[in-house]
Amino acid sequence: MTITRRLSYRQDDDYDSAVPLRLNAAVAVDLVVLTIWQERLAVLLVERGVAPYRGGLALPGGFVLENEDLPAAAARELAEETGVTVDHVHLEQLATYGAPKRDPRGRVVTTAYLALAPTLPEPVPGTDAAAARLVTVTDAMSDPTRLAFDHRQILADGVERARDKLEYSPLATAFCGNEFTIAELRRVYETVWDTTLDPRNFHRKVTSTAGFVTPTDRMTRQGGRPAQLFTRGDARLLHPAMLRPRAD
Amino acid sequence: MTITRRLSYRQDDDYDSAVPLRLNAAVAVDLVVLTIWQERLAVLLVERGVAPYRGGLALPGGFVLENEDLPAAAARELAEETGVTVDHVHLEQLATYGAPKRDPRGRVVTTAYLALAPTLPEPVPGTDAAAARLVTVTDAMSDPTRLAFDHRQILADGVERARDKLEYSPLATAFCGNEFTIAELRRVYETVWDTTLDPRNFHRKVTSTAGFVTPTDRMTRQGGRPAQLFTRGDARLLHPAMLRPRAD
DNA sequence: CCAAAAGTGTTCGAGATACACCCATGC
DNA sequence: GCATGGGTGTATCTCGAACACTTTTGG
Repeated sequence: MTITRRLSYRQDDDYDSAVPLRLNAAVAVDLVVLTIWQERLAVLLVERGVAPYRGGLALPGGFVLENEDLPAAAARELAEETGVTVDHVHLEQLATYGAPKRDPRGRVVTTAYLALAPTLPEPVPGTDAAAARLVTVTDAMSDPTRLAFDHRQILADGVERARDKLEYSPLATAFCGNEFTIAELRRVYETVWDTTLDPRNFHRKVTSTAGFVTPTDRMTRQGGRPAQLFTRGDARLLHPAMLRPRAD
Repeated sequence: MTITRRLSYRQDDDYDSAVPLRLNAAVAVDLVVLTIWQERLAVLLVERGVAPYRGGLALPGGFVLENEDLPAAAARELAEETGVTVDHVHLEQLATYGAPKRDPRGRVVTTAYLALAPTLPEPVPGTDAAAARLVTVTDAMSDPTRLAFDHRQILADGVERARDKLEYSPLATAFCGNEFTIAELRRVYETVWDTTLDPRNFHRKVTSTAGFVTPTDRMTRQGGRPAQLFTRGDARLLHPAMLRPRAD
């Protein structure tokens, strides 16, 4: 199925006389997959094997298929690049980028998705995931030319979104495994926000915020005193929010 | 310029063998223009003169042009539909919708933009704006079939975004004129949130939150005691936030 | 018994809430 | 002088910030 020149749309039929101007573009999805790696916030990147930006790093992504919805395309790319199914990963739409020259080969409109994942499984050789690797966000952002296309901007937007969402949503648990301790959860906040938090106040706040985490009767067994294990709660919004320390 | 079958993209050159599946779609922008009208939250809608959904209501919007960026397309549509230039209106990207069957005529991917405007000027006859009219959000959402395409969902997303943003950003001022009183600003919050707020506490909170509003030395002259006029401040985020009353 | 990590109690201050009154104009 | 709408003061409570000690395991 293709869109014909005669396709009309809403009120603006007056555009029919200027049809050559109407945009028909390739549609892609790109993924900002964030995870905690080596105690740092890291992003999944692929090394480009072909021009343009050959040898450079890029966000994983690809074209949307006919008869495929955008969220489905994002989930498919995620599975292809990481081998991880959507069930274990938080996936949400981030933003859409469509500047005319953002891809030197032609007009491509891309919708970026933000994924937050626990530590990822090792790349599987022979799959797309083999080309993928983790890079700390600091490294990825250090050089303005490190990332291909406008992916530096997309990554910046994704990181900012993630930082904001930790405040008012229970999304930090998406970085943890199925069961986690309060201290692990705290280290997620500290890593993503790049601050330190008071362990005492953090513990009280998390356990007293309804629906954030659910206690289990299991405990950890390593190091010092055993810690209680928790699972994700059912809240979608935190009341009260976990306020991020602000530089005043 | 068109995207050829041979166009390659990142790692997934393996798709070249499956090129017929790759999506090439029309790209559109749609606008959720919210304003305060008759003491209610209202949205700008256009009546469709052509099939499909002929006679139904739809969000204003149209196709992106070749060599046009998405924000530029949104600004252009806004000017065409309302006669208002972007300077006086807050405009931000909302989300992108690309379900295969969302437009019965073919594959159209649309990026929705959210606009918050002070009371709009009267529609200008002979322009696109003549077809536009304001409808309260309550009315627009009342009947699931009232809006064409997936515009009911887009509107719902836009209203939710606006409600959230009033909490932690100074965006409520976008609904006011250049100069406004604290009481006017309070009525914006009350209208968008559909609650009532304590005038005393509201006044103190707004005037003590740094960068929210800037006092002028002008006053209103009507009715009772003259009220001081304010202009928008320069803050982009509110500290502390204006917390919305929650139903517990 | 000592190291390592987890969990708890208390105080203090800022901000949210609730409520009653005085102020400045038009008529 | 009264109706209309604007602005201020004060008490109380909840929540976030700061801070020191006890608990439970492994070796």
